[in-house]
Amino acid sequence: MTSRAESAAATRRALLDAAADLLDSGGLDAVTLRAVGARAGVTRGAPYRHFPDKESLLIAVGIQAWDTLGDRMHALRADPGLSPAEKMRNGLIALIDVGRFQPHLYKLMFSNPPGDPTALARAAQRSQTEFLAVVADLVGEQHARRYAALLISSASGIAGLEASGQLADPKWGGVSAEDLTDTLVDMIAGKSRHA
Amino acid sequence: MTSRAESAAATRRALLDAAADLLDSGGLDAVTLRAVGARAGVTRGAPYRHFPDKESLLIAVGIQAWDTLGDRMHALRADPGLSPAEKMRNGLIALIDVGRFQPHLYKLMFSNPPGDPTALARAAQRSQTEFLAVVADLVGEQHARRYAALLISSASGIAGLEASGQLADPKWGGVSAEDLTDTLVDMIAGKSRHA
DNA sequence: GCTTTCAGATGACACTGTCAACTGACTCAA
DNA sequence: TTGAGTCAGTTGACAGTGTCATCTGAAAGC
Repeated sequence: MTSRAESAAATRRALLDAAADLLDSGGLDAVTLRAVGARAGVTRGAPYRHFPDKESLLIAVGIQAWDTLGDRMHALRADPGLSPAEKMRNGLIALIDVGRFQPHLYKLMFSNPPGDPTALARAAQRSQTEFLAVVADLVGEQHARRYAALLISSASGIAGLEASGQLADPKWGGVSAEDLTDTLVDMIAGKSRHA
Repeated sequence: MTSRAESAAATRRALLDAAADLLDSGGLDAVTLRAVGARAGVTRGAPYRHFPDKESLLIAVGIQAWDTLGDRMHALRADPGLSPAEKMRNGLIALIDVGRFQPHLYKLMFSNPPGDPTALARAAQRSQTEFLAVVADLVGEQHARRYAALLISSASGIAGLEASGQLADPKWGGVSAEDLTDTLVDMIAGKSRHA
């Protein structure tokens, strides 16, 4: 019934899921090959049949996360019930929510692994291209690149500051990640009206 | 000549410097207590006389970096030859430059260690308060908190995206970290003229 | 001068990522 | 059907790691 290739693919998926679970619940330190193997129902050596080393496994987890976010961005862009500005805002909040609810995964997504530094950047492509299209709908092709890059940078920074606890400092007057996002979106959406 | 307390303080400083050097040159993986000790001229157990564990040593390195940046922000604010907008821009670039030239240290500064999550946030206080004052000079007390938080978030995000190599992607049209910073500063400085 | 204190050295331990060798079930041509 | 070949997974081993208990010796204080 289950061929060898199928069961191997299932193990690979189980390893990825186990690594993602451990990362979410216990941070990067909790992701040991032994723990990943145990949770996936195999032993410590098994991951080496699917990934050259631990780093590659982690990168694969990050790629999976970018793909998931890409799907959400695609669905968001296609949603007929939302205005361009709403799509833009929701896209940014979607990114911030990853940082909010899966902070360790979020860090992994923006990490720069020594082995293949471009693998994660490639995986982020689809997600960012979808968002770029949303921004272009609002501000036009000409300024879209610059504004989209700025928006994604800012959103990732907002998420980072929130994750490190620095945004909660009283000197910011209790401002939330949503407040900052809205401020930014308003500035850019307002700018587009002037053009 | 050198009392026991003095030599202990010198060792502590040597350990911090060694850890910072190793972090810069070889990343977090290169910072082992044995390597830090060797570079500081002591053995692997010595750090435990100055820091409860490895994580505390790393946090101390991060705190030192925030203090250095705080000094630079202070000097920047006091510089009479710069306009408020220039001070704001230079402050953001100073933060981005840390991410650019010391990416591993930069990540450490925004990390959220399991042990004492607030230690780094406290260390970031002075740096951010100085910057907040610069922003207040430009946009007024009322909106300063929100804009300062947004600017710092965005700058840290820009640095993060640049460090992960994602900003270099051709889809952004070759935009640089400085371009994004200037765009942001212009939007907020322009906004202040409307008020 | 004697005791106390404490920075640093050292031995040991559990745990990690990684590799070489091994096992056994699946695959597929003859 | 049978045989060799493939390959996912196991196991033993090893070097390197953070950490602790213990020891040492010199400075500090009475």
